[in-house]
Amino acid sequence: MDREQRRAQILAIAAEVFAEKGYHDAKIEDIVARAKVARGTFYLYFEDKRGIFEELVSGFVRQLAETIEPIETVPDSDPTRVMRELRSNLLRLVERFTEEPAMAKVLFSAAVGLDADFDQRLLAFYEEIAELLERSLKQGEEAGLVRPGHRRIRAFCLTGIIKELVYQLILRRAVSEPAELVDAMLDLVTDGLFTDPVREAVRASSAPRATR
Amino acid sequence: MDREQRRAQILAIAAEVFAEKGYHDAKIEDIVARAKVARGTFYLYFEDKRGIFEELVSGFVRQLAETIEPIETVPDSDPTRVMRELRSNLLRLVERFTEEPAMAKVLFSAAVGLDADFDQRLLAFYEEIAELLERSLKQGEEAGLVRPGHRRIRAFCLTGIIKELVYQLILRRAVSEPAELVDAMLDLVTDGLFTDPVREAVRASSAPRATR
Amino acid sequence: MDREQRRAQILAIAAEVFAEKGYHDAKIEDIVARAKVARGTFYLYFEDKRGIFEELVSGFVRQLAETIEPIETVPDSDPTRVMRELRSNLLRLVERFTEEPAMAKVLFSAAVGLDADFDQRLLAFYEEIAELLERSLKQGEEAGLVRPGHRRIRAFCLTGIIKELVYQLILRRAVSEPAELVDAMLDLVTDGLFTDPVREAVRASSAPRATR
Amino acid sequence: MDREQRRAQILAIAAEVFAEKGYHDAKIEDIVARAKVARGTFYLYFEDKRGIFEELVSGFVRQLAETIEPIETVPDSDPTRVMRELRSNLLRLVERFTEEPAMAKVLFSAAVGLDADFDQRLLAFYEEIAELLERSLKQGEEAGLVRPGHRRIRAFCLTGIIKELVYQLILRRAVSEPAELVDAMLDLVTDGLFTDPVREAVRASSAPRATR
DNA sequence: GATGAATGAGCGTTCATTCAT
DNA sequence: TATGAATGAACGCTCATTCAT
Repeated sequence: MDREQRRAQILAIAAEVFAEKGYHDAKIEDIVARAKVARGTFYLYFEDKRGIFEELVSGFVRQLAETIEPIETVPDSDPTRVMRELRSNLLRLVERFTEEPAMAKVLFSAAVGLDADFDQRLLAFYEEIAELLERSLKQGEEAGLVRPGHRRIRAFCLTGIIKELVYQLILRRAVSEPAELVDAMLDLVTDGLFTDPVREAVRASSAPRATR
Repeated sequence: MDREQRRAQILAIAAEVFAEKGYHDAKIEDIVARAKVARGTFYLYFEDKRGIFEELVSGFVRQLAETIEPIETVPDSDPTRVMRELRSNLLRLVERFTEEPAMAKVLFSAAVGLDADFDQRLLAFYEEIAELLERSLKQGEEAGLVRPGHRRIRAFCLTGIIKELVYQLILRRAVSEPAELVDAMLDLVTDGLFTDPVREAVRASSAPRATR
Repeated sequence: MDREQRRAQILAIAAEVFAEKGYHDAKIEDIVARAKVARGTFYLYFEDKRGIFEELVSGFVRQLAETIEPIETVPDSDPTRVMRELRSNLLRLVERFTEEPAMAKVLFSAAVGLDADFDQRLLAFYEEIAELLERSLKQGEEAGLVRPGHRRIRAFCLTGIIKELVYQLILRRAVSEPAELVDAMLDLVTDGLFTDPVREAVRASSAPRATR
Repeated sequence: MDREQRRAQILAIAAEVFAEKGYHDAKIEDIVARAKVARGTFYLYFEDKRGIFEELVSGFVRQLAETIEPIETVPDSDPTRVMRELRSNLLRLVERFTEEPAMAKVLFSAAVGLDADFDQRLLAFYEEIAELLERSLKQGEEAGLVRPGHRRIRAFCLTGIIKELVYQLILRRAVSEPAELVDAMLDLVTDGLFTDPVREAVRASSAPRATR
């Protein structure tokens, strides 16, 4: 087993251990024992415990980012194509998580609240996603696909939906299939929750409040 | 300062410290130093570090639960009233978080990934919320207010939206006012993201895919 | 309840607690809780934990010492009277222990191995007993009642017998009645363990080894 | 120094420290300082403080048990041989203690009154010894070597004699040689303490008391 | 490179004792 | 005199990291 393989093996095992036990309950001892290497060997490949954890998280974050394909939304885009591409982006993203359940658990559990420093980095990561979504919403508005609205808040709403669905998909076994998840979610953000009469009523009652 | 006040003081300071540093980086020393009491005094009021943390989290969770008022949705409910009550529930909830930013941070950060045991409890808490939402969606459907759809997934989507908005509202200073947050979110779940042409197109294209 | 009564009450309770838990596992808290006084009150009556323990032990040791009545063994003493007095001394001693089982437990358990200093004091106490026994054996020899022999070692043997019998009488519930204990013990030290043929044989075989 | 040596070294030093200071006053720091290893090293070899102490005691108890060789006492045994074997058993036992004075001190001092649990174990150990002695006395009686009598009490008397002699032999430097100890003790249990006239008198006076 | 024994800083917790009321 | 809240020194134990072999 050459150097890169050994490194990758330890990395993969560390992901499992962090996923199972969380950052603090995962001991270097647990990792090396499962990898069947000596304690010292670990430090030949990784700077320290924090180092391997950051590498794990940032590597997974990079993978997630690569999963997303930009969607072109020029003014006269075909709405059907845009929706199709959006759907497949979401599907690939959700599937990325289901393919790496350990890393999903690490990202949503072990990496949260680790310390002030790490929290900042996670926040920055979600900020990037939110900004990508914001830009997409802007393009969508400009292309006449998206109803105008508070883009930043919407961006966070969408982030929240995805995070929670994946969180539930991973942490419990069940919920449902990625495709079902994505379709239900798209249904929600496409048509909203309510029936037309409700919508009418809401619109009528909020009209006097003027345009916000 | 009587017994209850002293207890409350230490509890409040512990919330701050846990919020700032996370569970593991928060040392008992930090708490007692900031409370200007001796190490031993801490243990007069709380079982141990884990104990005060659990009390903090479960107390806050209880407060949150009390914030939510049940909404009656009999078949001929007035949609306007329902929406108004929904909005004020959400508003009170979000305000509860903004009034206790430290606890919000603790709940969303420090309490996550603490250990397998605590994760289970958090999951159970979110499960309860999801079940409440599911029941509400069911009543809404039966009252003709809510479009039929996958209620469980929708419940998680809504949970995710609220969590993420509060998370962003707290962890960064910015985003915006609770009311603006709630309104933007309600706008999203009411009318959806897209313009009517897109909706039409989606409906048309997905129709042949048969009934899903 | 006047000062002396209160003091005596705490002392008695402390004896129980020390007996049940041993010196280190007995907490001041245990004592004051059972005595229904405040922590601070304890220190109004006793210097410190060590202080009350020492008082307890030395008080009991004094009681034990007072139990023993000197036996007059002038050259022509009536052996029957001497044996009767010896027996009643032993009986009173053993009964003293059974009347104060808590203090017996303290003396034989809690007070042992407490620290180098306390061990010295216990040793000194047993030394005193041994010296008393030694003097008695000397008088007994001079009065022609006791076979000549290594008096110091014999003194320790006798001490050991008494200690062990009481230890067993107290720490287990059973064994038997004080009188039975004392009689069996007196039987042993009077006639020895073995039958006459054995004694003859031993004497015969050890004779060539010269006078010991 | 290989693993077993290091372990043995720490064990031996711990015995010394426990012997000198007692269980509670012996700090892990004392042990590691004297062994010239780091605090952590201690925990590589032993579970915890209680663990090393129990290992020490149970190891020594096992050694003691192995010291004793069974004595065959068939009906026509040669009394001289039996006494010789008894004497050498006792001598080996006493020498075992003198060879390991630290462990003797631990067994008789530090291990006593440690807590309710440990006390039970010590009691069980002495119970075993008493049972061995009881069985021996029974065989001795059946072989016509031992005068009939209360075997259980006698067993405890003998245990007490041995304990006290060793206790005194170890805790003070003095007393005397193992051989002298054993011989004086055997002399006592063989012929008893008293001269023949006393024995006669006792027998005469207690006769009317009838058979007990 | 690989090993695993050794290190030691660090932390949660206990509890005898004090002292303001 | 009595109280009991407050104190803080002390200690057992953990575990990430180092380093001699």
